[in-house]
Amino acid sequence: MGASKSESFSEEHNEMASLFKALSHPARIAIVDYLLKVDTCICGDIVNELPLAQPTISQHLAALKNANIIKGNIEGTAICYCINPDTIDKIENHFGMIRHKLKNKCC
Amino acid sequence: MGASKSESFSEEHNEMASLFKALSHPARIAIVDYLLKVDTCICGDIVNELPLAQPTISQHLAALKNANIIKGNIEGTAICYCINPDTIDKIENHFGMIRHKLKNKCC
DNA sequence: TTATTATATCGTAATATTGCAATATAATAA
DNA sequence: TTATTATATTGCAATATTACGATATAATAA
Repeated sequence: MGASKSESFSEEHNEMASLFKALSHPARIAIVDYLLKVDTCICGDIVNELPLAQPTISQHLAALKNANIIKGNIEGTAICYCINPDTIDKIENHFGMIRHKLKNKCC
Repeated sequence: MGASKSESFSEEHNEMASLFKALSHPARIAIVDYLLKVDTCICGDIVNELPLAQPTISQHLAALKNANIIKGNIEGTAICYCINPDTIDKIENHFGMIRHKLKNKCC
């Protein structure tokens, strides 16, 4: 054993878990934060911004892109990444649901 | 290598990443969902609800409790777990910040 | 064409997570 | 006291993640 028994859980639960997993590393939080800070969409400056090697940043970007948290647009030789607001919405809605269900409950 | 270089990132980034990591497994999402569904705080019924062994559930509960996403109250022999609304607030605020920074941006 | 630049992929080592059987602990019940 | 019940911990195997050097790919520039 050791593998996550994802088949045992609902698609919705797996999907939310995947989104959170994509955000479960400080480097990826920092990348999202950086993309929010810079006005224009940015590509490889992230490598200069964070203390990680280029292949490592590339991996983290792929994880974020795979989860649809960021989008990448090819611009000549470079690739400009930016936040995908639709996925932010999806996560916000999840917490909206939680907030709604939490109403009138305590323990 | 292989260990996450968490020392290289800000406390805030590490804290958010830890919260998301606690939510990055479908079983833990399912536990949160279940705690939201039942009216009263529940303890070991989660073991009957999910297709995982008792020690595994206990581990997942510990992960959620460690991240302050749930609280546990001792009631006799049992322990009643429930959602910690303060941590839900913290995560919601994070996305509120993202939403705010996303205003007037596109790529 | 041959650089150059930007990013992705491969291969691999270090570490972390997941899951469970077995066992321990802790509180009540008999 | 000795069960019983509920939960936690230990130990370990299987798998996943993280990080990076080396290398590959892809687009432009000279």
